[in-house]
Amino acid sequence: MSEARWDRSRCSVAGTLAIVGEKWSLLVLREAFLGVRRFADLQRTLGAPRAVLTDRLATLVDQGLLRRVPYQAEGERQRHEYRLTRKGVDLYPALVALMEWGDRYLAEDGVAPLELRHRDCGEPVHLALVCDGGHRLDGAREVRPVPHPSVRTAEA
Amino acid sequence: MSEARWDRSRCSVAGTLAIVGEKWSLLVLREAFLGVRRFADLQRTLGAPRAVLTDRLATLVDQGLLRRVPYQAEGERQRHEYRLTRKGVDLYPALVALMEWGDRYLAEDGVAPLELRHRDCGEPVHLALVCDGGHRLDGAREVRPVPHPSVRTAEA
DNA sequence: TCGAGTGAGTTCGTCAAGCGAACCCAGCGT
DNA sequence: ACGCTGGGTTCGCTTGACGAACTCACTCGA
Repeated sequence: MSEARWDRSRCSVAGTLAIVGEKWSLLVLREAFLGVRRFADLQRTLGAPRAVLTDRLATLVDQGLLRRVPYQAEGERQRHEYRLTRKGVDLYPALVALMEWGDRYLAEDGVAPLELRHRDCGEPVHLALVCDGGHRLDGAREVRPVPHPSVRTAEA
Repeated sequence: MSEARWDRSRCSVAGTLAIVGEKWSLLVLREAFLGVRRFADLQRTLGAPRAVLTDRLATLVDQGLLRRVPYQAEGERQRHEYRLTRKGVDLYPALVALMEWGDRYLAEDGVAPLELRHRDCGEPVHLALVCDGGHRLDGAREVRPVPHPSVRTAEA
């Protein structure tokens, strides 16, 4: 259990969840990755309450995962759309990971509702754990977590 | 926007979040990956309210991500500990993804609090997007999402 | 110029979920 | 018999999610 002794308070998982862990946040990002950018479209595809959606968009914007970009459809007044920033795009692997798990364990007929393909070669895409030594790992068992020295807590 | 037209109701991301998206669930799993198995240890390292923790553990158990295993420390009565099942272990990439994002954007001094190393070769481990053609992708832009035919919605 | 329509957002009342503290209960050692 | 301890429940309170109704800014057609 010694491996468990490190400071959780600055854990990156917790930190990330503090930003995108509220209800709907990750689903908003999913839609963003699918190209949905307008409030009304988000509201319709997600079915989230308007007030919640407003709030989630606001926090995603001021956390820098989305940015509001003005646009003007013809015959309409100027509005804003929400676009992924680099910071937002970088959450893609997390969404893919959640999706792959769902595909494996939740898909009804073993058929994934949405498939990801390499834009260049058309082959299916998935996540892999790799190391700098060039090995491809098979799962969590092959990983050893190492707390950074500066954040080890004192042993009891 | 055509790419956005598919049935969200069976989206794997949403499905997965329905299981592990509540507060604390993913953090419980993080602890599990670090080897924490007992209720009291979870409660202490997480700081979650007991009632919530009880509830999260119960749902994780009956969703099959954890299993209760009886154990008996000497001089104590028999108790249960919570261990990851295969289904639970398979969520590892999702946690790693969240962690990597947090390491990149949240780490104070650019120093990740916890490092993952390959147990065999000791090299740092990370997630990568790869395709069956053997290419390593650089991010979401190189991916094309393809709704499975059976779940396309009718065009409006 | 007026009035209806629409996208985006706020407000409101209700209901569910998270919270800390207190309480409970089984089985162990003394 | 008693108290301790790990795991869990109960309780009141606060926070958050919810859907419906309301607002506001702007465009269009009349």
